[in-house]
Amino acid sequence: MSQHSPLSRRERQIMDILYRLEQASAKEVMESMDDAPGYSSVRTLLGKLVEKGHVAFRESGVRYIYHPVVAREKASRHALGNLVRTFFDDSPLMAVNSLLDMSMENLSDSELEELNRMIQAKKQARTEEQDGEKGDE
Amino acid sequence: MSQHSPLSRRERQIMDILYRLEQASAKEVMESMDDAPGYSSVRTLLGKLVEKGHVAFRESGVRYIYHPVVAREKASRHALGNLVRTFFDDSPLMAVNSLLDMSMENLSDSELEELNRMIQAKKQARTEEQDGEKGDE
DNA sequence: CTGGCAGTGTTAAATTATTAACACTATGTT
DNA sequence: AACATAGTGTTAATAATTTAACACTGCCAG
Repeated sequence: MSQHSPLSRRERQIMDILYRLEQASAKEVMESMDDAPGYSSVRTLLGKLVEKGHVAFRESGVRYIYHPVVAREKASRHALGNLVRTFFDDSPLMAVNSLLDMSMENLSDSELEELNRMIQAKKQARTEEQDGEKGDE
Repeated sequence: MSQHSPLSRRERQIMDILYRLEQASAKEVMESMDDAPGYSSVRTLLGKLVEKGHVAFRESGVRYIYHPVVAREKASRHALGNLVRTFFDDSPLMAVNSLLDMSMENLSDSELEELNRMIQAKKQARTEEQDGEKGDE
């Protein structure tokens, strides 16, 4: 019951927009597509996504605001996992490496240092966690 | 001339397999799909991908070995970029964070330390690079 | 109160994608 | 030589996607 059905191109495009914007009305979705079809078509797609359980909406006054059903973070992990599997031989570190390479220009020294601290913290947390367990492996 | 045409689901599936395996014969591609269609269909798809310029092949003796036209690394950067844009507000650091979180269990301390060293090295390299150039952006 | 916007549901037509059959070629093995 | 394997090209039927029209509802602003 995990994965409903494979998304078509348009459906995926709309899901991406919803993840990017977190939420959006049909009109906003349409405006976020550079090759948008008509309003009616966007609504049909949105309706299909709701039917399939990928998208939900809440009423905000008179209009409907759509949002993904699966939380952004969960979806992002899934997507990252796939990507690592496809392009990085299942090695997250290689992915991190690539990610850093492609964004070095936009990262400040202090951000990099913070990243180092982050890694230390994670290492620490992990060690403490294993402390309370058997040395399984 | 950058993007040819949007890939269909099957086409994307095959591209992913080719990136994962680096290269493969039609038969290997077929065997890598858990919901594979017939051999004939796989070849048709492969042919379409060749036509569209996404895939090329070389002859290895009697058989053809297919491989993606765009190098794995380049494609991976593209995919990472999209993912970061969609799920991490364009912040590579957030993506790195998530990547580390989801794989902490599988990373050894020494790997993490190596990552730290890697970051230092990158920082260093970046600094030196800017050193030798004019502030020409 | 009337027009327009934003929504609903249904339906249909056109386009793409998917699958695969058929006929044929070349090579390496038994 | 004959067969199996792996390729080629063409063609076609089916399935899915995509687009959008049509009819109708409710609300808000002018």
